[in-house]
Amino acid sequence: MALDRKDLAILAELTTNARASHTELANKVGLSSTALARRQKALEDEGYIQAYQAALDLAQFGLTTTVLVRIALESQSDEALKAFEAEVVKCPSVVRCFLMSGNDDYILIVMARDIQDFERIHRTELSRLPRVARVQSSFALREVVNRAVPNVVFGEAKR
Amino acid sequence: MALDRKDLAILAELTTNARASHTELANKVGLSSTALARRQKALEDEGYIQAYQAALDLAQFGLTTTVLVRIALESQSDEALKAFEAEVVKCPSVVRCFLMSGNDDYILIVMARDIQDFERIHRTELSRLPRVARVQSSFALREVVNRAVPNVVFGEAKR
DNA sequence: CCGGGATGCGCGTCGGTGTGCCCAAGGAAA
DNA sequence: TTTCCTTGGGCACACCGACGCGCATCCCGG
Repeated sequence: MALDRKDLAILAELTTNARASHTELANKVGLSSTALARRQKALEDEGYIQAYQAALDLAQFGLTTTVLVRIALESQSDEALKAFEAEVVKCPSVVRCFLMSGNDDYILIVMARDIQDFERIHRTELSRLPRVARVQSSFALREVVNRAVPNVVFGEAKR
Repeated sequence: MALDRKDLAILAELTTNARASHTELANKVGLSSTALARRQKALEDEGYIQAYQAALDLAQFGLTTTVLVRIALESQSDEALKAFEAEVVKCPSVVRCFLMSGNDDYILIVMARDIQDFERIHRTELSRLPRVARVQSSFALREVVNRAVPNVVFGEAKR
């Protein structure tokens, strides 16, 4: 299935207002509500839209500090990777974890209240991860860009 | 304002089904629809809920490759930072950009179709950024964890 | 000329939403 | 202890709008 400009406009709008009604969306895209309903349903059925989710303001929960953690394991054996990953998914402060190429084996993104809180996280969550050889943390001073979807997806539609 | 367990349950549910109706949510949380409507509106008004947004499946758009890019500038002057940031926000393949402490000045997360596509992005987007001294790219082999909200937020509610 | 795909219009039904009101629980003051 | 007040919850209702259907139309490609 190929997406035309209107499909992309629908997706762009839904990434902002997931609760918009059919008529509301139809006006913005330039379709009738029924045509829009069909397209939206098709986008859902074919998996372009994974879910509709509320975006929480983490700052309201005191989570103002983002930390990037680079982790190297003692061994890259399949067993070591599995053991590490099984535990890292349980860490409640971890929001993302990538298995990486290059020197570092894993890169985590961790949310903390502040630096002191990260010390606690480091002690109670990160240091308990198995098979870890080295942990290196960098603090994010500021977030310059934060998009759920790269603009390249909407490329043609923005015009 | 303090959030009790039911507020957290509402947020946890909305993080999954942003389009759930009042009655639907009320049943899951254990409230009447009117009580739930009040709480949900309060959560919105006080900024706990920033927005309702559709989550797109980037793999459906061919964006299966995640790249972490570490960038050091020639200078850390305020002017250099501003110049760099003004351009990086325009890069359509960049989804996140942090100003970092430590050796690297910025860390970007870039979405690409594949490695060849990243070469193109490197050429047409990244290499055109101003004041850049060094660019170092690492490919994500796999995404182990990807949460919008750290589980620590819902801590007590999960019981 | 014709047929498939997509669009737009109109309509009826259904469900959500918001309001008003009453009730229960908890805390404070007398 | 009693009384008052506040806070939050539930119930009922009515309104409004969304949703999904059927059908006619249009555009394009064959």
